[in-house]
Amino acid sequence: MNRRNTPTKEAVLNLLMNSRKALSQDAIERQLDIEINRATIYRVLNRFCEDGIVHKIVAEDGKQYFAICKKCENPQEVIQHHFHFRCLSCDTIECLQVPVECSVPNGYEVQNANCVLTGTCNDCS
Amino acid sequence: MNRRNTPTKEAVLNLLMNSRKALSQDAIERQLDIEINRATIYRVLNRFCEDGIVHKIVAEDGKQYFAICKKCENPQEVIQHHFHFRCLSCDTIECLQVPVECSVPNGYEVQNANCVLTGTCNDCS
DNA sequence: TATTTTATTGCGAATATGTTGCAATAATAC
DNA sequence: GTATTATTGCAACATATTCGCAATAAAATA
Repeated sequence: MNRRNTPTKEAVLNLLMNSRKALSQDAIERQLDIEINRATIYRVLNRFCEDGIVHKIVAEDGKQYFAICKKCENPQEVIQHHFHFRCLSCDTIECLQVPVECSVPNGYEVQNANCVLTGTCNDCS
Repeated sequence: MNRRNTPTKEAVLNLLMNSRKALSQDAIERQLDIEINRATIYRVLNRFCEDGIVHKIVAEDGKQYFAICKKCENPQEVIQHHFHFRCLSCDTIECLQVPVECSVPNGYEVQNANCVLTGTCNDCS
């Protein structure tokens, strides 16, 4: 299944790359200049996830948020699981440069992590 | 708004107390002997959350799961934010006795944490 | 005990998020 | 330029959660 370049993919990717935040489907739809169908946005985002370009966070509100994968100060570094911060005041989600280090009990095997802290961010405090 | 004791509340609370896992609304509905309306279960659970008897976890599947608050070896100890583990094999969520310790950047204030690790639990590995 | 107050419940409908099938479109390979 | 098939838009679907409202039933009161 070869990928094709389309205006849609490009627009979504640009938006994510220029955003300091993780974005939900509806935020993306709102912020885009061009009009893109809801289902298409989800499909584009899920494809980005499959390709490892983007990662998905599920917040306390049960919604999916998407963020570009390499945004740390050290872009070469392989992205590992990190904490996310959701500001209740400005209602945004961002990646923290804090890796999730958690010792699980014996016999447990961690494949993925979805960690979101909620509160007030620096801009809003 | 005073609380009243009802068979419904009691049944849900007993179920949660006897369960080693965090339960979703539909799991609760399935496991209950008596029949309770969906909306009612949600309302009971949300009231428990308000009262601090139960805490809510939102998993990667976007669903809400509920667990009794004091289940650690040290029941007197005030419950702090802890990790949860979701086993993809047996599809259950449980509280880990691992506190979430995360140093957030200056100016950030953490009010809540929703941390779920996914993978294979001890029973299934 | 009988009556009143109002928290709780059940029902149906509404809302929201995310996915899927299908036909039409368009990017890429030839 | 033509063929192949990934991508898109649309509508419909699935599921989770909430809400309004009338009926019920705990708890308080007389």
